Amino acid sequence: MSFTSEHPPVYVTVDVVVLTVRAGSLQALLVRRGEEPHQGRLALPGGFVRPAEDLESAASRELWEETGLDLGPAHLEQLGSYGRPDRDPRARTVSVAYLAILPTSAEPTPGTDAAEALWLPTEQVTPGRLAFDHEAILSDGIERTRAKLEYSPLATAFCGDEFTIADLRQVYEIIWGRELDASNFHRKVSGTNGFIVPTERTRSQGRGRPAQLFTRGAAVQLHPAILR
Amino acid sequence: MSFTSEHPPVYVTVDVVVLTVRAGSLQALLVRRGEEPHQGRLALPGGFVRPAEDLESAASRELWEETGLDLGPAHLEQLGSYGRPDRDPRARTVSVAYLAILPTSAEPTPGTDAAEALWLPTEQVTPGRLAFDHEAILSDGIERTRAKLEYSPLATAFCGDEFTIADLRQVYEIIWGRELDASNFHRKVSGTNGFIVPTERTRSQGRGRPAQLFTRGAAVQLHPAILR
DNA sequence: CAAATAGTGTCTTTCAGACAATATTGT
DNA sequence: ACAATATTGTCTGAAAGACACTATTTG
Repeated sequence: MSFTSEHPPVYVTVDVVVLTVRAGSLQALLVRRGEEPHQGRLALPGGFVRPAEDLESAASRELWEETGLDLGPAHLEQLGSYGRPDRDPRARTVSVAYLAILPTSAEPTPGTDAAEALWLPTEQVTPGRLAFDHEAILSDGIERTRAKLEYSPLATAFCGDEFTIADLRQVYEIIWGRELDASNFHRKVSGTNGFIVPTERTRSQGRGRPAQLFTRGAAVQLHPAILR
Repeated sequence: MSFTSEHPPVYVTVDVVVLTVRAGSLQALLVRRGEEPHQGRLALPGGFVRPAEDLESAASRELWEETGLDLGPAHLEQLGSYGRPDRDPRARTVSVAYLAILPTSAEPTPGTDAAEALWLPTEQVTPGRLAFDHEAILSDGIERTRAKLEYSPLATAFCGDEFTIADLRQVYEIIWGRELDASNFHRKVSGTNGFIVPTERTRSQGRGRPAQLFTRGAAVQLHPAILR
């Protein structure tokens, strides 16, 4: 390959699908666009990759700049790249999309590049509501999340540092959109090596027996998996 | 986001990890580079994305131009993007990598951009033998393939249109690097709905009972999975 | 005590793995 | 007949799903 005028350069951006579980629904972090095209529409946080910057660093930086949210040790993985020639009317752009998971407590604050930053329940993302091809990117992020709950400990990334098995079950129920048997879920989760680590502490939900608190285990893959 | 000189453009390429099973090993399709940098080293087939071209089309086109292999209906999926700022000494490049699977019969012929095109057993890909970061990309492609054999019918993409259960088992054994019990494999594969479809025909391996021939089924996910 | 939530036990079915047994071919 | 490969059957253990039951708290 050669770098000649035969090969015009391309604008490369990163966009981040940030998901959390709150108020009983799966919610996505979105910003309101302050510029054309799609001014006033909602979009995924994201922006241009800088010359000497890694893709993952760019995703983390743009998220912080636009929403004030610091990923820190939170889950961040590459989702895929989106490069349909007509995806941006201004120029040829390729967007490298990332998927991030945050616990319920994270609160965005609008940044410099965006007029507004908010959590929106994913079921309220209707066709045409998001700018560019961000609806497809978000869908892919949600589908990836659904699949990874089965064989990875990703669900713990939606919880705080300490969580109950009921907290974890609610994450699965909301993301998979169906109820799970509490007793079978308890047995499976506590029997999967390295998934969760018991602490000495408990948490009371008001009435009812207090639940034991757990922290994330070291496992990267779940054996056996928590099948959908 | 805005298109100003603050956002220098980037060169976007596609690289393709093409895998096949032949001569008892998992082999990758590689081309010998005719130009600097890394002249004479082996590399993944790939090249620049054209202005009005989809990423997937670019992958398919570059593969054909450099190796003469036509993917046609063969398996092709996006693997991920690689954009470390120092991955190409000439300029900032981001490569969108694809994973393709071909049956044993495919034979490459060197194309215009490459001096040579060949199948190389993946165990012969030693550190430093490939150009750029292609070794990491290849590793990711192999790991993706290993994982997808479990829950998708990807293994059939390594076989011809008609194949025996022993053919399919050999694909699993070679890619996973361990032997599988032939009788249990037979029961699982033929019991997984939509994985393989029996034909009326059989094939004889010389001595021994002839094996029934099958074609690919319509399933996209395997239920139950063929666990590693 | 009643209600509510957490957690355990039991039973049935499905499936994986080990391995025996049968089927069908070439030599 | 014998060797080789394909295919089916049998047994055991792990794990899933349904659901009864026990445990521990608040009102």
